[in-house]
Amino acid sequence: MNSHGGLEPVPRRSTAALIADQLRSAIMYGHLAPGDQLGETDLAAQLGVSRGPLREAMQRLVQEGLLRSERHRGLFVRELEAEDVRDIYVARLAVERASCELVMRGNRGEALARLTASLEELVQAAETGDRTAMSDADQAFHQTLVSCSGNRRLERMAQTLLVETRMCLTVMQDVYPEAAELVDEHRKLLDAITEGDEKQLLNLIESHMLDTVDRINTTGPAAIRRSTSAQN
Amino acid sequence: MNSHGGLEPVPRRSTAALIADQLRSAIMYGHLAPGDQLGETDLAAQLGVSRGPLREAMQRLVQEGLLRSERHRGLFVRELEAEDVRDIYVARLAVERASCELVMRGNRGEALARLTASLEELVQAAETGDRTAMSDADQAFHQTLVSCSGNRRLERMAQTLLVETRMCLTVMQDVYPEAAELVDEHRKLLDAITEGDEKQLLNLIESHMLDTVDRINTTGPAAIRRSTSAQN
Amino acid sequence: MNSHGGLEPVPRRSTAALIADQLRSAIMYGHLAPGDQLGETDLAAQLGVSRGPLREAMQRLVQEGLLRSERHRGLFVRELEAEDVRDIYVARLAVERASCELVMRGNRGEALARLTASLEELVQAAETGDRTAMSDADQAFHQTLVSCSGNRRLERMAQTLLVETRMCLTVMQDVYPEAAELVDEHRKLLDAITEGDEKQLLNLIESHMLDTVDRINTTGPAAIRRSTSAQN
Amino acid sequence: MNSHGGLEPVPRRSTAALIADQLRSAIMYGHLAPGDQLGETDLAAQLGVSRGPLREAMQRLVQEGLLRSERHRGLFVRELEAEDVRDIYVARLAVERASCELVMRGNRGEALARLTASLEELVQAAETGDRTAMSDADQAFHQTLVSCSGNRRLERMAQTLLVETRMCLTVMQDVYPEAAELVDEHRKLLDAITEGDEKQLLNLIESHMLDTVDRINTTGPAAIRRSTSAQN
DNA sequence: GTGGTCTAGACCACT
DNA sequence: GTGGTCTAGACCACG
Repeated sequence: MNSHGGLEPVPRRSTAALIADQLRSAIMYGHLAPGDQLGETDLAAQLGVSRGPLREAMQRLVQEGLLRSERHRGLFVRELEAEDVRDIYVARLAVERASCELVMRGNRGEALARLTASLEELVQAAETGDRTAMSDADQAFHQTLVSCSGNRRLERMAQTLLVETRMCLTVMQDVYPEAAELVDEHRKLLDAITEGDEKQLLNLIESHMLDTVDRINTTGPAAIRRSTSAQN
Repeated sequence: MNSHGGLEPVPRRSTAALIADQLRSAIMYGHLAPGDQLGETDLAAQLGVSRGPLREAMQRLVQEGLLRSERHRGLFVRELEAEDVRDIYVARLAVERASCELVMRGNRGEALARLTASLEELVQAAETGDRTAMSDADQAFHQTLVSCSGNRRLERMAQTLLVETRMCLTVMQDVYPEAAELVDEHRKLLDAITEGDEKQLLNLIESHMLDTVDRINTTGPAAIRRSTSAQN
Repeated sequence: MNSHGGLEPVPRRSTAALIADQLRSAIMYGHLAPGDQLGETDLAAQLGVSRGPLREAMQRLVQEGLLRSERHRGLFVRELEAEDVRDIYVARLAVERASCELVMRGNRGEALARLTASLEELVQAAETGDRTAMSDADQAFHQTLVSCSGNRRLERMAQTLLVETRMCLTVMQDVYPEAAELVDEHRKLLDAITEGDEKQLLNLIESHMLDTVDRINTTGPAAIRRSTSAQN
Repeated sequence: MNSHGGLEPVPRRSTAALIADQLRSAIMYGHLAPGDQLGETDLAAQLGVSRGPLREAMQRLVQEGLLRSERHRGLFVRELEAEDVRDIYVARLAVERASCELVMRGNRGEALARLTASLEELVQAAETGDRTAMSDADQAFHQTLVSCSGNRRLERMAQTLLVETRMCLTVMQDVYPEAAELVDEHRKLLDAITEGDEKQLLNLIESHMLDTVDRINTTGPAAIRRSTSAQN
């Protein structure tokens, strides 16, 4: 915090980075829906920037895979097929599994502190019943988990994957688990970290990811689920 | 909030404004103490900016009166005399009294909502006993009050005055009221707004300001207190 | 006065402060009109200074609120909406009301002497019929009034507000009162101070401010006027 | 292949994407070395494009983390610390481990065919002793491995990580293994896939990654290695 | 292409 | 030596 710690460098991010954040946010919350075209004139006006930095920001999202570029047609929000949903969760599993391993062998204390706070947010969101707040807290929990790994590259990968996860959830809201279950699953993850039970933690994170895939698509992903579980 | 509201213009403040905020904060929390010289080379390095924008930011604070300029010597954090303390609170009284009047005749509903939230923060801070948090909440309450007036000029004046108030408090910590009393005084202010009792509100805000002056300096300010009270 | 030969310290104010004064003057007299962009290259050439100090001076005016900064676009003279006019006069009322109170309980003798001189200037200006001279004298009267309060912070606030007042007047010249009325209103203020009638003084200063608002905007502000008057 | 005469859609990728490829290549081969500044005027001239698309391409690489942006200074090739090297290999391990799992449970036949071809390239490069060719073949092998997973997101992550791996190797050439060892390690990976021994494959890929980290930094990472191995 | 913004480096004045 | 001042040059954004 700057509030009590004295003088810190002023945080100055480039305009393109700020715009990219705005766009990522808009995609995440479904304000820009899959398939939507991003008209640069309109967007530039809405964001209060000129087209140059806007185009640069959009290229960032193209690189991330959140936007799709059609030459001489424009840029569109990427549409997710069933196959993508599976890919996303499998990739998340890879990233978060590695993060879990690093957390268990790294600064577990810091992780516990930060994740306990994140869980608290999730509990509060669950109490209000606000689905968006719950999703926000869910996402924040996982972002914190990966952040605790201390591996910047895993963090960057997770950022994009979590936005894509939100895109899935926004479209198919019925697959989102009940509040109680959501809190419970995350609490179990935190418990495993507390107890230092790495094997248990890895099993839980795997279930956490693959159960969702199952919930969304009951054919095929089941196979993935079974075989992947077999590895332990 | 950007979180749920779709696309908003990206907030892009000038570097000088950001630096000014940092410096104001540092002065407010006493990290830059009254009388300290602001070496531009060091500061620029600490803040990660070059001397140009830093100098521009410092000129902003000179204009505000938080810094004092000595030609060819440098810039120093303004030192507050006893006289200044009285001036600050009298000026705050002028600003906040006007704000109170505007609030009572303006959108009282919005004011009630925002101030209730601010009071809640103050209560929580009081519970923890964290003096800095209490001061933060105290300051935020008054900033909100003036903000509810809808008068930008009063807001700008209040900003500087509140920073100066913090400088006073940082130096003379013993004059700060007990947690219970602090909460109580603010709750009374809120009550008066709730009940629409303007006369009562003005009396309270006046006591709130002048009591502090009395607490700091028991001679002279008493006279101010008495005569000013006589106006109603 | 310095002219009688006594050696006084050279008033070596910083270059930025001198430039800021020049700019403030130019804005006040409408030489730099609301909405005008301040091209730094041109201005630097005209003022015979380099861009560095000029930029520092301009940041002072940004802090005062006389200039508006658009990132990567430049600095512009602030444009005043009808809302701003009301805000300015309400803020002036807050500052001058507090000043009046301090004057009545402070060194009333000095105030009488200085304000009598100021009134004399106003009378002379009124006789010539020079509107600019009248505005200058009007402004000087109020600056003196606040200065007599002995409160530096009120003085600083008043300085900016008076410049903004001039901006209003420059734009809408037709609202400025007749010479006779102008002199009369100020004479009444002085009379109330002479007689030590604080209540009367406060009523007069309030009318003095709010009548102008009414004159500029006859719809809505009337309501403000009425309700505000009700406070006494 | 396209050479047999069938008409295929022209791969009309956007200009920004093509430029990004060029830049990525230049960074990978060390033509643009870590710490180098990318002057946009010069680069635009060298690449025969205008600054617009070039800037868009560079923003893609910023997003990937290959470039670092310093506001109002320019863009620089990211410099890799020892910490980064470890992060890169740990992240690669996460991605390639997941890919291995998917390959073993997916179309193993196609993987075998493609990886056998890749290994052959590596053998030939080893025979010539050309270090660049060896690195190219090494990289291609792993790219193929991840590609066989059929997970686009893992592929995208791997792309950046492999470029970063090359940056490491370009800087510290002495850590690169002997030709014979390099071929041997990859042949063992292929063997494990042929035999369908998933457990063995995962052990091998883990050693493949972490041995390199050990080779680069012999202190500390050893601990990482040991504990990570403990997971199986 | 123009102009705003920031950085870097040099010179001068004061302590 | 340090701060005050100015110039040169590059990046950044807008039209």
